[in-house]
Amino acid sequence: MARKKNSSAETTRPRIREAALRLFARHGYAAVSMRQIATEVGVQAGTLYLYTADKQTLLFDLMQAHMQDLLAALAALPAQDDPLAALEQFTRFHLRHHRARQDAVFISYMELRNLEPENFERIEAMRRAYEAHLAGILARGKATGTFDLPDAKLAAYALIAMLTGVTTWYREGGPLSLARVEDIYWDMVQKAVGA
Amino acid sequence: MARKKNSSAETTRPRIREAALRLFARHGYAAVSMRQIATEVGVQAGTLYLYTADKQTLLFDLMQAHMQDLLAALAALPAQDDPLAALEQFTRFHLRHHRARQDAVFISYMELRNLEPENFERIEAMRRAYEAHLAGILARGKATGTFDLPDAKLAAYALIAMLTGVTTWYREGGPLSLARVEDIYWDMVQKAVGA
DNA sequence: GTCTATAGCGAGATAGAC
DNA sequence: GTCTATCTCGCTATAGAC
Repeated sequence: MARKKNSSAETTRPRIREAALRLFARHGYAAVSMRQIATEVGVQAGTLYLYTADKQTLLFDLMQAHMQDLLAALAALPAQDDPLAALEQFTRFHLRHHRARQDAVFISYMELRNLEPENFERIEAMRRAYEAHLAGILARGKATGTFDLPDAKLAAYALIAMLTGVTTWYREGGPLSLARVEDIYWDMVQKAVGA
Repeated sequence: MARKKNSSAETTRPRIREAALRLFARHGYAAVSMRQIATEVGVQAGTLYLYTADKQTLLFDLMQAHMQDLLAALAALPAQDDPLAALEQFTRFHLRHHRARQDAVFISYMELRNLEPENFERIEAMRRAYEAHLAGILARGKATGTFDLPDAKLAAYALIAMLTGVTTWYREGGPLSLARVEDIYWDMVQKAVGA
């Protein structure tokens, strides 16, 4: 008897994605059951399969959406001829974007190993494209003498790791404002590349 | 009395730890079954419980051993009065130590969320002690004017994230030797703190 | 579109033979 | 010290009612 009428499929889909994102980030993909996700959304476990083929596809869709979002936001930034300006723009963009999406960032790094090979390759390719963008800025700056660094690609890895690390310790309401954190990181980035 | 022990018992314990470390790092704690670990070792699942109380304890023991190993190795380094020398020593030590223990490093960061609260606190305390060591070097260097940085604690977070990142991309047999990678990172670290 | 119910499986952990 | 056998539980995914 008593089944929920009047529920909107329009809102159930995003609610499933939000619940899965939060739970996967908090406990890990393998540790979260479809039942937990359903409970969080307020539906029965079987209902989830109206919206996703299976658990793996749900994970992949979350990661793919995150990476597409990231690359689209990067592409939407205004072009910068000056390597130093481009690096500052990238630094601040990366910090802001990642900080605002801690759960998705965490999952997209952490759950790579839980993707089936084909899905893994597709996500990895997008991640490489993002890294290549920064490496390109650094290589240009190195060529023009704006930067002084031994290896542009390695520096790109190092800087991205440094910047992404902010998601592991920064908490809203702490002693430092996000703007201040941005300035401090930009100061270190700038120096690290010998600008 | 001194009844002679079965010879394989001496080797089974470390073999369990090695198998668990490798499998947890590769697939994640929650995704690995006790049966898989047992198969890897070449024993039956029930045999594992001769060596560990349960799966959670096995994870905690691996992480605790890793952190104790890290702190002991850090404490064994020769004292350095000069902040710059201390920073270089720390940088090279961190890279070498983490690079040689990729699986344990990965687990100790990734599986924190799968620890029960009490176990989590104990591991976190050791991680904070390690961070505090670097923050101390930076604060001393800032006080003496050797370094130019806005925030020693934040810089410690940033540098550790940057250095630990090497474990995600460095592969033996790649184009760069570990010594070369060390030199490149040390170059960036040095510049980043305004030395 | 969501529910109840369940099939089918594999998990963690334990008991007792050898 | 290790094995076989098993208990009990919770999981993913599906079927069919409403």
